[in-house]
Amino acid sequence: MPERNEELKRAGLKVTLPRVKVLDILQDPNNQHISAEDIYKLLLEQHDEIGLATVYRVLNQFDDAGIVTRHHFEGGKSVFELTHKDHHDHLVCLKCGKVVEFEDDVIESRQVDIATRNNIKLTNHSLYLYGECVDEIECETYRLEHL
Amino acid sequence: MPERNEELKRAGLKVTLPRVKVLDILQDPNNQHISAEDIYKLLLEQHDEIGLATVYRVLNQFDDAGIVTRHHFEGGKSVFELTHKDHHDHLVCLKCGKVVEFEDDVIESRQVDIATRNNIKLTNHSLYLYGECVDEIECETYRLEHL
DNA sequence: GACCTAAATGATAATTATTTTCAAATGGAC
DNA sequence: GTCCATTTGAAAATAATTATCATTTAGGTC
Ligand SMILES: [Mn+2]
Ligand SMILES: [Mn+2]
Ligand SMILES: [Zn+2]
Ligand SMILES: [Zn+2]
Repeated sequence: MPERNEELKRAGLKVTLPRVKVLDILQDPNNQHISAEDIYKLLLEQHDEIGLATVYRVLNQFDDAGIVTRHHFEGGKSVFELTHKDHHDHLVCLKCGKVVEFEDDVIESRQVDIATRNNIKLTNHSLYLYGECVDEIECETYRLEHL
Repeated sequence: MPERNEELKRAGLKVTLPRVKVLDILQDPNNQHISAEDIYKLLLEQHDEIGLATVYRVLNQFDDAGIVTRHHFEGGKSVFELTHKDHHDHLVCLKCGKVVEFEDDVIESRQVDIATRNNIKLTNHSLYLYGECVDEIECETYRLEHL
């Protein structure tokens, strides 16, 4: 009955406890752009004893089904986010880890032009901007609050 | 005396056989965007018995010194290229592995704007475009010729 | 050129992120 | 409830990269 169970069924996946729990974690706005390891830790904290291998497996299945999108931020593990939003790219502060989502139609359309001009059909792209918060206090505050 | 030795000295690195050989391989236009493993294989082929760990070490030193730039193309190991060109980004065919370099001033300046607007000072970015060659024959030919 | 020492190397072990294996558990169709 | 294909957990395997450490070497000094 819950919407999330429907989503699993639509993807041809049985409604199992690990899949439901992982999906719940991903749906929490607190957990945008979260790694498999961090999902695993949250599960332990809430006493859902789900194996790390299962977390990875479930995330890969979600990725295949288009339920989540995988990102490779600089120098780390993969992070995942639900695919329910419009396409967007990411701006990351390398000091505090803050992630800002953005969308830029001009950049998007130029990418297509560049590919076309080179006789390649664009299928996807990855764009990550890295920097440092201008407001150092805000940066440090954010860093401390997020592990 | 050779220019490449000067480059090593400028970087504060002793002129050693592994560093010279790796630099030579990187300077070969045939080897743009090459992985540590592939450099290691080329060294073996030309009977320079240099350890893989040393190749990685040397590449990291070159990276620190700004001699090479490291890239993380989708789904693979890191690849390296000499840093002597202007800044550019990459368009990759996922079928044949062809890499096209491009530069787009509009995209570049928009990136800065986006960061600024979000109160972050942009330090670097990574932009990779992925697609498939429109000309399938050319794509297949390229694929076969490159391993 | 021989000598010296800090720096560099190679072999191997260690690490990190992720995937595979496989026996045991379970979701859901009947 | 029964049954079986699917899923799971634990542990081993893999892949890329880094760390360790005994041995070698680059390059300054005499
Ligand atoms: Mn996002
Ligand atoms: Mn390049
Ligand atoms: Zn910050
Ligand atoms: Zn191609």
